[in-house]
Amino acid sequence: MRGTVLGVVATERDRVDPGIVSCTHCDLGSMAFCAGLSTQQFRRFMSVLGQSSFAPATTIFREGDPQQYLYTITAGSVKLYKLLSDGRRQITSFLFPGDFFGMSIDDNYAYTAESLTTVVVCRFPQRKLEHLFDELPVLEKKLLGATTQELAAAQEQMLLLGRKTAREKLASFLVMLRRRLSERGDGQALFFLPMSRSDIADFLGLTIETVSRTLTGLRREGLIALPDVNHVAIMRFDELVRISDGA
Amino acid sequence: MRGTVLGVVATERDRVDPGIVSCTHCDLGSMAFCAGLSTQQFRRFMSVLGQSSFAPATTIFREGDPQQYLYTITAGSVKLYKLLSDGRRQITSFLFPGDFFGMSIDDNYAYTAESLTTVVVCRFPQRKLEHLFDELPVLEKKLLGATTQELAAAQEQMLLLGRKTAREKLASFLVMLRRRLSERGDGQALFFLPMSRSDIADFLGLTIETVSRTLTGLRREGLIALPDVNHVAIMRFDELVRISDGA
DNA sequence: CGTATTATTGACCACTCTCAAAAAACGTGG
DNA sequence: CCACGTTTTTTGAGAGTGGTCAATAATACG
Repeated sequence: MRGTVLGVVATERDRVDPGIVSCTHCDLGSMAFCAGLSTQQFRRFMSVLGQSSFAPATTIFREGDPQQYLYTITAGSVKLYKLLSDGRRQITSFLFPGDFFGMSIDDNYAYTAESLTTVVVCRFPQRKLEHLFDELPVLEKKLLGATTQELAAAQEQMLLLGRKTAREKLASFLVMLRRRLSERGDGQALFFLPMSRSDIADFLGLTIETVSRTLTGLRREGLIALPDVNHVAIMRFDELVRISDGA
Repeated sequence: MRGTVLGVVATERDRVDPGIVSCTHCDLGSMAFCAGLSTQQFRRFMSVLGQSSFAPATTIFREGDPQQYLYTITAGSVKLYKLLSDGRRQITSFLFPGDFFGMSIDDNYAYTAESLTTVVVCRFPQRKLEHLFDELPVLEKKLLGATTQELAAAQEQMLLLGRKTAREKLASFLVMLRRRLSERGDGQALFFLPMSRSDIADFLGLTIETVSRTLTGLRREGLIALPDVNHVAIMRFDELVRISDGA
């Protein structure tokens, strides 16, 4: 099971020649930042773009680092997190192909970005992006749309963190993941979990023990199956949705 | 004390003639959406803008309502919240003059907006705004900046909700309020709390009892003073900051 | 295969919640 | 302006969800 998954990741890595700009590997379609650009606009777009690839568990940038690039994911997944001084951690997002990260208001990143799997990104230097937006306002509109969507997801997550029980949090998490993967073309009941129990705990405001216990509970009730530690199958999706809404 | 505050609110209400476009009451300066526009651009700006005023505790729109307007506050404060089906509530933001609300990705608002005090807003019909952005791209940049800032605040709030203790939450809340009011020109140690204990609880993911007990604790330690239920004075700001960072 | 890391399970505990009552603040009408 | 009823806030006692500490099991990796 795990071999298959690693195989997919390895394939994605192999398809990319790091440092060489090539969009043939990118199957984002209408989700891509560059979608809908004319040939000439696309050429301009490519002139400011850099591509790079990161191995699993690589820190892409740290909270407080000077902001240099805006990133968009073409393959793999990423986590964003913030820390308290004593090491307590809150993961604010798990990101998938098509998602943006690296936006900043002042000149420093407000969170740390770390790869979960092998990740391929397109990278835009902040300064050049300003000019690009003036020439291609449609790109700025896309970024505004993506940021607005991220904000809506953040508000949903605040509701989860502030007001849901452990059981409701896990149900919401699985439903959310399922939906995000569906948007990206994976509609199977069984799916890959790129993050550890510790990551899930730090995303939901729980401990790993509570995550483990609660997943076991959902499995015992027949709502989900856990074929191995990095896969979940949702057996009763509607029931999970009902639980996640607090019903 | 309270008379003074109500006096201010009443004055603001009196300065505005609802339905009549008048910017003389708006002292937002560089914070205003329209700041930096030329006379001609400003005329165009005003042609799509509507103004309105809301009494305290008025629902401006509800979660799920069709999205019609983008709002920016010129006076007063607003809370945004989401509900679970059984009535549990999470307040996602308290908003002050200069803040935006009403953005949406699909065609419905993702949260409810309710006034805390008497509120005066500028209002932009979504359809007209699209055209306005094409003519005045600087406005779209401002909205993107404001949305990015809101997202950063939301991520900070996720850290609070998921990983901070009740004491750290209250300290963070007071520090955050203090800073936001300072940005808006109020630098006094003593300030007005426009929200109830219940609102604070639903913002911090606590119960009103815990909010009350924790505030009493901070008062007993001499970190804050509570002259009346709607005012706080921060006595030891640096110590509150230290607590809020989890130190 | 052996070691290190991660996940699960168990027993116990504490922070915050719930339920309840008292106190304070607010609003209204006389 | 005060008396009254209502709402909000504070304070107290007890309980529960999820956390802590610890041991075992499973998995990853050299």
